[in-house]
Amino acid sequence: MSPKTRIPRQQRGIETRDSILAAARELFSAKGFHGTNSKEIAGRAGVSIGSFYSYFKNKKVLFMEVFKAYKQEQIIRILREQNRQRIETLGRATIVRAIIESILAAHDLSPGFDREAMVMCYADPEVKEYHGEIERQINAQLVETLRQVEDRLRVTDLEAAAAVVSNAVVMTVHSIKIFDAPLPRDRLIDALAEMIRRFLFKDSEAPAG
Amino acid sequence: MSPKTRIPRQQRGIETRDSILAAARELFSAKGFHGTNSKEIAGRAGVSIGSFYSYFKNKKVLFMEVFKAYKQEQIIRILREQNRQRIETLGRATIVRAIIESILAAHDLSPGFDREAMVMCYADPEVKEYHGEIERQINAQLVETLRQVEDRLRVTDLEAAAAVVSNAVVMTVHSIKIFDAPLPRDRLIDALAEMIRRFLFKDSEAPAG
Amino acid sequence: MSPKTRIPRQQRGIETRDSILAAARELFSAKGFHGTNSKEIAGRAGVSIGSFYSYFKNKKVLFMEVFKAYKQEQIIRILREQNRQRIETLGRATIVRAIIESILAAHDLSPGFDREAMVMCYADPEVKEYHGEIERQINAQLVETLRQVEDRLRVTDLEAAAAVVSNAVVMTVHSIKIFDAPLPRDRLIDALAEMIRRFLFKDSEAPAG
Amino acid sequence: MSPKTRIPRQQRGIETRDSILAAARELFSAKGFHGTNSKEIAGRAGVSIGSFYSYFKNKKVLFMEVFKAYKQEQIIRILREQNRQRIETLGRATIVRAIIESILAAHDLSPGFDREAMVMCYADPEVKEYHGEIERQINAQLVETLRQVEDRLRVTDLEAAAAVVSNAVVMTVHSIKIFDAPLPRDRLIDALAEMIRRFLFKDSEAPAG
DNA sequence: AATGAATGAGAATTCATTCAT
DNA sequence: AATGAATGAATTCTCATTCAT
Repeated sequence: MSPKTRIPRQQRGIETRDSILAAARELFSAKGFHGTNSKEIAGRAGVSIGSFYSYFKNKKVLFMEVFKAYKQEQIIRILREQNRQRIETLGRATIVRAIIESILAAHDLSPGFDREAMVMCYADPEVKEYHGEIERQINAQLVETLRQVEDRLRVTDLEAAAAVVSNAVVMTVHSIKIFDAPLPRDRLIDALAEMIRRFLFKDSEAPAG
Repeated sequence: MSPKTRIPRQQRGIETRDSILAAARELFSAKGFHGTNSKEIAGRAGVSIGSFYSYFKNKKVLFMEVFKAYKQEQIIRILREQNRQRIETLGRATIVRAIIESILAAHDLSPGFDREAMVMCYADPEVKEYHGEIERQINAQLVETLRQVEDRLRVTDLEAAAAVVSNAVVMTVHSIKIFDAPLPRDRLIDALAEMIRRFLFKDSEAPAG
Repeated sequence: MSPKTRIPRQQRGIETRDSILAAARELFSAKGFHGTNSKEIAGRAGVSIGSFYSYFKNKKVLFMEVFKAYKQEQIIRILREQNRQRIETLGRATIVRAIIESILAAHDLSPGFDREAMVMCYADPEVKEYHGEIERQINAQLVETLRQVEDRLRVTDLEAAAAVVSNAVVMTVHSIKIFDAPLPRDRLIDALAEMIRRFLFKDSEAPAG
Repeated sequence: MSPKTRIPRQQRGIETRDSILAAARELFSAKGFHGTNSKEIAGRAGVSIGSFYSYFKNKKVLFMEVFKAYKQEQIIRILREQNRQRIETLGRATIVRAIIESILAAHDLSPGFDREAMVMCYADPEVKEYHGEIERQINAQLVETLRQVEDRLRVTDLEAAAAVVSNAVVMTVHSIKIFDAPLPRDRLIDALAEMIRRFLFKDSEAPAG
């Protein structure tokens, strides 16, 4: 049972496939999924449409691949940022900053694609589904992070806390990066950080840095 | 120079126009902007495409109208909810609940269209622009609300606070209504409320209801 | 529930639809179903492809319409020929000739389309199905015709007789009209007529004309 | 000037070529000429498309080869069946049965391909041409057979008789095997046999088996 | 004013065939 | 000789929009 789409066995094939993925990501970022057609993607990848369709069943499947790769890169960034330092040695504010920064960093990966990723999350059930899985992983990681400093926390429902914190961060990041928030970025991030800190941590802690 | 699209002055014309708007809203909600075509809208509105195009320059313009009307309904709901009671007479928790409820109510208006509204916010600059204006109004209103209890607040940058609070609420509402959050709604709302309360208010207040 | 394809309400629409049907029949006759594309059909009908697809869901559906109309014309011709005279007043040979001629006439309607009709009968289940229904009607009519002279017949299983007679005629007609039989038409028709006469009728009859 | 397509001289090459022919026959049978693509054929034959095209100039040429081989097998079967016994020793009914059986047997070879063979006979001039040649051979053989019992025959134009008899048989076989005739096979075959017997043979003969 | 017929650019996709490795 | 990557013309079909009646 041979697959309908080609699985490259030769170096050349792998390169072609990758160039399509790269071209697609650029174009989806710039012009959106609906604003980009397959001919254009093939053209920018320096490839014929024939090749396009021998590597990807259709534009949607290609999008899913780009999307998944993007989400994987995002999650890697987030995990890397959150695991950079021994969390339990850090002060509250630093921990909160680290959480925010990790998400900020993930959204700096490719702001254009990030925007289109959201479009598709809201528009397409399959994309939404995958997005949900990633969210769950990110939240699980955040729960893990919080558990390491559990004795300093005031919140008890760590899962719910992780979820609302991450919602707050993500939406604020989008408001800054995508929606041109009318307030300066720093005021928003400061407010965000303060909100999260007060929510999560007990007050007793010495005003750490 | 007469305008290209008709401005109905008679009762009949206004009804036709409204039926198109209603049909469009239903279809955009169910199938999205790209998934709905003008013939379908006209058909559901019980109108010929000829008429359709004499009332609306094109599909995008129609969407904008539907979108604007929707956002106006949303903002009315939010303001109404937040002004229902004399805010300064309420306890902290009640105020926070009122804020959350007002936004929840706004998103209950039409969950389907709400979803598509987000799609278009992320996808289309013009929609994004209008969305931004509404956000600003909502945040201004929230600032106003907060100012009424300013002496009980711990936050000082009310504008930034309003922005992050509203981000947190909106994203959490979406995670519940649109993204099928894996946690039960109540745990999320409780966590959200607690986060907002601790962020905004001084601790000293008696544990009010 | 509006149908997907347009049902013409205006005179113009009916003319357009008919011109597409006519163009399709010509082109299918000349170049076959697979050898003709929708653009070509639209072009010959003097119509845009847009119109083409608003009247016919796709090429296959159009073919079916042309095919059905053609088969109806055929069956009308066959019935008309067989009912032209009071059958019981005719001699054996005349009856047989009338049967053969009726089928010959039906295949003279449009030899090109007749050929393509056979292609599709063998190739496509839906076409085969409809073909089968028509065959059944033709055979039923032949049975009816035979029953009018039943006392002069030697065959008893009229249905089977009608079927094999009509098979013999049809294939011989095809061998003449489509397959360029190496023998002159008259020798084939004479042999065919003799075969049918001897099969169906008792010998006792005076050598009628 | 070497031929464009390879003529295999080694065992390996011959096997490859045969496997392509076999795969093509199966696929053409199941999905038709137009419904089968070259990649699929190559795939089923366990061969690269590169190889495919080094053995066969194109898909049509491959079809012709499969078709010719099929027709050869058919003709062999027919001849073998008709020559199985010394014809002049048989009774009329047996002879007729033998003729019918020989053609039935030929169409049992591969009903699926038989169908597609007819499609292409009607659709393609080159196929039609070859089909005609085979028909002529079959009819010549039938004439030969009949000549062996010429004194018992009533027909004089043996060539025309052979042609119409074979037409009757073939179409009836198709109506049974391909077109799902509404009558049971046996009634059709009985009627067919009777028709042919009465046509060909003098009545005087003793009711032989 | 209303209707719905007509348009045609443009999008997705397929597949026979070639050719570099 | 064999492979399978690459090609791109060709085809089907959609849909926003215009315009004659």
